[in-house]
Amino acid sequence: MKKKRTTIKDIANVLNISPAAVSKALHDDSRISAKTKDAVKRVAKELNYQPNHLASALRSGKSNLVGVIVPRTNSNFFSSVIENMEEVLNKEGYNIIITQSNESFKKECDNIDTLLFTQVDGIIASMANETVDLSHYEKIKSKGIPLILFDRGENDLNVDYIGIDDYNSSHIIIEHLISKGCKRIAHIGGYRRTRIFNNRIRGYIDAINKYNLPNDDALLMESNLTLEDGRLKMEHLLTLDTPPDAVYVASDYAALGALQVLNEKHIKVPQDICLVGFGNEPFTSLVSPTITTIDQHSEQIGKIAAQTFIQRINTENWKPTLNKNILESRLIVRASSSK
Amino acid sequence: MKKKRTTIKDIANVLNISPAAVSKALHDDSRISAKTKDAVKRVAKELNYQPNHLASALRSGKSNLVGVIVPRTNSNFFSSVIENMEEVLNKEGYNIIITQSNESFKKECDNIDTLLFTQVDGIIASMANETVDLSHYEKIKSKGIPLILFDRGENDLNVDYIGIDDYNSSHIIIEHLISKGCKRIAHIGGYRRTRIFNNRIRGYIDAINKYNLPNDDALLMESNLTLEDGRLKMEHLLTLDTPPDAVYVASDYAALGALQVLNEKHIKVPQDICLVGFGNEPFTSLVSPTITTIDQHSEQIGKIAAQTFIQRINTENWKPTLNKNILESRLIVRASSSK
DNA sequence: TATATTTGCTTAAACGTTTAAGCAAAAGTA
DNA sequence: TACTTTTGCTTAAACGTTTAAGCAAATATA
Repeated sequence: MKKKRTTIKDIANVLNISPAAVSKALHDDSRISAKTKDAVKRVAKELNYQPNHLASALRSGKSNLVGVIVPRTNSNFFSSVIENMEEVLNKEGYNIIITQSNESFKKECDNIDTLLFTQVDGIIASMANETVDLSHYEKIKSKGIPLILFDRGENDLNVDYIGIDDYNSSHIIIEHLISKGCKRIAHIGGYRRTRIFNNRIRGYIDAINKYNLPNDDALLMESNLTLEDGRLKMEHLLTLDTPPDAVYVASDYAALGALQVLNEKHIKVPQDICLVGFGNEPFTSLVSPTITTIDQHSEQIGKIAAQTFIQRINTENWKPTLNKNILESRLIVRASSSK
Repeated sequence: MKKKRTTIKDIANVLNISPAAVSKALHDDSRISAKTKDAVKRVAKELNYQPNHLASALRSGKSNLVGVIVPRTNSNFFSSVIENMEEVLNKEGYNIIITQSNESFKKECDNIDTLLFTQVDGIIASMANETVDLSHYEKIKSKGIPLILFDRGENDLNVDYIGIDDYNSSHIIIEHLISKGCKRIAHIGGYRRTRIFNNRIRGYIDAINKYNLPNDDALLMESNLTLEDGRLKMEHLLTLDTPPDAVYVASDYAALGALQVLNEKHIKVPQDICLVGFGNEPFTSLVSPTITTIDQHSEQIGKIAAQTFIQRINTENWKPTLNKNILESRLIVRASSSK
């Protein structure tokens, strides 16, 4: 009475051949005749045969699962990266398991344990803000499975990395603001311990110096880049004796917070203060005024990350090594900096 | 030279007992002495034993994986539902595989195939807009694994469902608008073929009639509820001979589109036209004016969906049956309807 | 004391594949 | 013709668990 699923053996019995032959036929092994292959495939279809993924994974040592770790899925950047990764990986026969760290170090460690436990064939990750200790990532490497980082990476891990040129993005932004006549440009940046944010800060400082703009300590602030903290940092900037005439914020969310404060205080954007965000989240084109921002090429990042994984998994005796894939970022000029 | 992972056999060899005893000790079988259990657990830790998930899944027929299908992850509602689902399921030893349908029927079918192929122990899903044919969902049921639907469900499938009371939500909204003095209330709704949107439409119509408001066909429109279509439908409403003095939109995204049009045409919200959205997406409190909307209890929906799955999986010989779990929705009044 | 029950393990098969090794028949080569 | 090679399969082991069945020793019961 119990529903038994069709196995390779059932097909073998019908055709009076061995299960091994069936397996090979289904995999188009060159040592199986075309006639047998056709017969096997016909019967497989007739019996509605569905391969048991677990069995083949166990035997072959491959799960065809790729683990993905992102800070959160509800940002458009990460969800777009994932979507594009998925497309490439599905085509190659891989499925993905998405996990979220919520920017928490502990959750990230748990996620890695979970993914390793699930026997994923590799992990593609973007690190949590909190993460400083890298030992859990080393654990992945020591398992011998590919580890690919994107956006939030870390040189010390010596693995593949895909991201945009954060340092140069700051230059592009500063140059844009200067072209609009801005003379006192503030930066609400992320935490320096996170490499990408440190790069944006370095780029900001170097560009400021390059063009002989005031390099005032009060104009550079570290933030967790949430909307709320964007508000607080903007409010603080407005209390300065000489407030900035432009603010470059390292995340669209914090930029939105800053914009809210400016709107509430009836400070005109861009006339009084120009505002630039980072990330090209959809809402940047929805709010008023629309926010100038940097596009991070989420589609490309997702695709390249997936392709890199495929390459690594298909290379015998691959030894991880630092391999940075840096994309040019693109400035999207909108109302908040168009005066 | 090749890195071999520790197996149950290695532990057995160290302690000179059988692998079976080790397996039972690790599972706290009552027929294993406390002494042996302690020894096994000690050695397991020493050798850094990591259970092979695939092997146990193959043998026991359980993968401890739950498949999740959502239209997209980058809406706050779905990502919050998932987060809460995950919390409950992880505690019970389950991991989740998240897939996105992008509102596409074909992608949804593919996702189901993928999940079944991966041998998930159950599927928790919210249906794509396009989905009308239910045969692929029937496929899940015929596998005998639990299927739980949330938000976007379908009575005809006769399975567990968790969602809010869409019909009543419309009543709450209409009553709120009437209390603000609105007399001509339009509804930009979803497609009637999707149950939840049909319920919102029915609720709208019944409430309108109940309070003797104008039941004008031109005031009720079906939409795919994207931001762009929200814009189009709003523009159309403004061309009417007597435009509405309030618009209830069945999705926050479309409501935002409508708001953009109103702002661009300098029509005052809420003074000239009141606006109400649906879903409590974060941006509704970020835009200007902030948008009145309905909170869908994403946390509860996620938790209950997960708990329902756990219940089903733990009940022997469970036969799926229609079981609706309807939560009260909550109106969040903001500026767009506060005159 | 004799018998029944419980405890604590072992043995061996099973889950559904893949794959190395092997072998007979067919085809190719000298 | 006698050999080598290729073709098309089969056999059997393996992947790392779980679990039903079984058995001896320890303990409980009468």
